[in-house]
Amino acid sequence: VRDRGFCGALDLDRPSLARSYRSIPARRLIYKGGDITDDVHVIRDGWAACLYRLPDGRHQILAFLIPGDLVSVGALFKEFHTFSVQALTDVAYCMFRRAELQKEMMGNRRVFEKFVEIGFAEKEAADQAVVSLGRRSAPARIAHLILSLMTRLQARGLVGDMKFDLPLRQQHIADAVGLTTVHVSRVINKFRKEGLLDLAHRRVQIANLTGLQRIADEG
Amino acid sequence: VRDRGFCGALDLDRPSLARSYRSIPARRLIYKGGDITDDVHVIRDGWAACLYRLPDGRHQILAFLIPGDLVSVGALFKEFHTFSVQALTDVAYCMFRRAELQKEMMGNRRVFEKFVEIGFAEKEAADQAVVSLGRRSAPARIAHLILSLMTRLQARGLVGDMKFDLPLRQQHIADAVGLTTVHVSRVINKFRKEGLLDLAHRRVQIANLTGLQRIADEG
DNA sequence: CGGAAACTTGATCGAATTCAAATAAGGTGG
DNA sequence: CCACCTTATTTGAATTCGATCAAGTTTCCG
Repeated sequence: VRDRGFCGALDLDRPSLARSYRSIPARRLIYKGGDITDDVHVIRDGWAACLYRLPDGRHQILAFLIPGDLVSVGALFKEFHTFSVQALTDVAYCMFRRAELQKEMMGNRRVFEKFVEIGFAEKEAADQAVVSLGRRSAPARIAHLILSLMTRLQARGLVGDMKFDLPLRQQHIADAVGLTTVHVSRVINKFRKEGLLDLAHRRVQIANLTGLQRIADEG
Repeated sequence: VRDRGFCGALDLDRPSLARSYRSIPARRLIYKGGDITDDVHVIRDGWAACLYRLPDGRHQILAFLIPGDLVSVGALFKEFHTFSVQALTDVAYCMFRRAELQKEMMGNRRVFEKFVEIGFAEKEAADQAVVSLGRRSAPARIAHLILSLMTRLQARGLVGDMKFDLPLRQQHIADAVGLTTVHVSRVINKFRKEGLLDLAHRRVQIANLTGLQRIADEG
């Protein structure tokens, strides 16, 4: 797999800005909510999630991060976040210094616009999540999530022939769409039985795209 | 009530930038999702909401806009939104031209940082909404909404003695927290009976702040 | 191969929805 | 200011979707 640290969402042409490279095993926190830091993280390989921890131990996943993703443009301007970032698989990532990235951004119109674009994509995704959680049924939420992940993975060339790696536990899906793992399991099995998709061994195969889209939009 | 068109969230010191002033009655759309426009709207008086319309006629409110609020920093860079903006009460608003506001922003460090700050506040609010809708009970969501509105209104000096105007129909609350009006009514009445708040004639009185906060955090 | 984590399945429960009707609040023209 | 009509809110009963509880089963890894 080629290095997506600079060419993914971020698309910088100054790799020398990267301050350090790291790897971290699945489940470990890459960043703990509230901690003050000068670092801006970019995922190079593996999956991670931005998540909010409720006082009682429950979680809500705010975003999934795939290879090439900047953790959040917020990191460019703020020295801490309210959410944590957790590795879902083993993750390779790199870090930039906020100040340097900020200078790069302010001095280069193209980079500036790239960050603006990423920021709005984040806002757009958050708004869509609100719509899903607020007004869509469980099957619709799950279908939506899978389709939106496919779209993002496609943009990174990570989807082939309606198949792609989806290294999420059902717990992660549940924490993203506001359901329990038990119910996620039931819904996915229903999808399977209805011939909509095949999900096994951390891989999905979309078997009936329009069927899935119908469920995503009308539930 | 003094004019908050320039001094509210936006805090520009160049009122001359405003292109035009308008008024619009309750229920009317200020902006229709998908329409292309050069205008950036700022609410001067009254309440409005950013909302997403589902194909089947249901709504999800993404944000409430109170006097002084910019509709969305997204308007500074994009020529359309996916959401609509609807007046919830009679609304007075003004419009800027995107290009002019953008120039003002790029030429003035303070204004730039103000927009960055507003943008992150929007993202933060969206993330909090995701957490609420995904993982909190109906009472917790409603309590959260009311408390967060109070905080925002306080910042604009619109709260006195734990009382403030809340010109929302229960339908608006329902569309914001992902419930039905029937259930919103039941929950609010429970709050009333438990002596947590008093809500009547478009005005709220918080009777037991810590009690409400407890419900907001543990539901 | 063995143990732990993840997933599945069934039974039961409960929060919120739906349906339906009654009451209250607003707004308008007379 | 009142009668009337519309829009909101409240309340009750029945229903449903998804949660919870409790085993099983499968998968994953060392």
